[in-house]
Amino acid sequence: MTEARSGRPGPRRTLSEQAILDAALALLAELGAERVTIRGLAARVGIAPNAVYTYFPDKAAVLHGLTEQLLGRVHDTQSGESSLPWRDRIHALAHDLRTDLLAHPGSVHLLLGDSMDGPNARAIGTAMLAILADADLDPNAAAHAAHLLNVHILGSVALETTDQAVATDRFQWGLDRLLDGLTTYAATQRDHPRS
Amino acid sequence: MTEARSGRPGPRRTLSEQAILDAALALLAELGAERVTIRGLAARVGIAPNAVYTYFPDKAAVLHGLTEQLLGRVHDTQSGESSLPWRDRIHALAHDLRTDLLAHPGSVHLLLGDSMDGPNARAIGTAMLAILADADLDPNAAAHAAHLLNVHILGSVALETTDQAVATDRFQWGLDRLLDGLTTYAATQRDHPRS
DNA sequence: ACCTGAACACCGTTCAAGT
DNA sequence: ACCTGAACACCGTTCAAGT
Repeated sequence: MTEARSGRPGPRRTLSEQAILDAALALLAELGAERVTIRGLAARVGIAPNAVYTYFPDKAAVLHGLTEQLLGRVHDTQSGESSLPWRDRIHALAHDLRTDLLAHPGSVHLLLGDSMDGPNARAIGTAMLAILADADLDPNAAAHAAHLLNVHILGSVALETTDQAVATDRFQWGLDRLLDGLTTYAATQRDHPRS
Repeated sequence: MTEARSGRPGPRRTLSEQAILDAALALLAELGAERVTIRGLAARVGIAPNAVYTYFPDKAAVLHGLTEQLLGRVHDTQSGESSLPWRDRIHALAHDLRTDLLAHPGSVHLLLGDSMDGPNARAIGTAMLAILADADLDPNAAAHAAHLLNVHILGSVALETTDQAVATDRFQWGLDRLLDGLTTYAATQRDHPRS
């Protein structure tokens, strides 16, 4: 939305939107979500707080860009591996997403407070749909299933306690129940194609 | 934790913790979660902002009490109805919880930011476990299943968009896949009791 | 015990002004 | 276009003081 016009640079192009988002990601990783603030961001890149509004219309736009950064990392992590069965691929994708969210304290709440409609969010969504296409689900069910997986991943991380071991156990157990449910659905669809 | 000692009332017991929580709930229902603030609370009950700290140690404690209020409402809504099959009872409980959360804008994020270990939270948890006891799940699986349901309900509401119709559709579809997965698990447990 | 006024250390955001 | 200083309207929380 906020494109940097390079027709005339101004006094000196000291910064870019990307530089601010990099600072936001660093702030998030180092200090947690509640500390990524306009003023803290400005201080880190060396400008006055209100100068941030030259690059982004408001804080929500910055956070939207930040969640995109976050989701981009996940999408880079899991590229190929299309030879494995679909359940294993879902497991891998879910695990990657969860791990990345846990590495950035409070990032789940950032995602949950965001629209998550950026290009990287869509990329992950289509990656899920591509995997689910191998699960014998019709397009409508696949879309529902992709959303269901998002709910499980984000919801699990958001409800996570300090005990990492039992949290991981719960996450995997729930994911398997969920995938079992999808398998059951695919089977009934195969038997009764138009009910 | 913060008990009101009645050994000597002070100048005049003008307020109570409950009065503040009532104000918090009203503020939540009328203006949304981001507007339930210490200062707004104080203004509504007619005291100075810092006087709130006579009743609660900090804002987190107020929000904890508020989520308890919220969960108490749900628990009152669904009391009996133990004659129905367990799937229907889970459906009813999940529906009640979701409806109540949707009625209070932003309340999900309040719950997700809270420990949810108060008496009303536990009451809902044990209510879930009681229902799941009829689903042929061993105690460990039942505990996992209760958490899985919480993740689905809270996660679904947190990811909800403006389109109420498709949101409800997605919620119910996912819940059914999930319950199918639990049913499958119960069946395999019945066949292989100690694997 | 309960309440107040004043203050501290923060927020996001806007405005007028400079280059 | 990009940046600044100053200000506005907020926060949560603490402190000293009054009853």
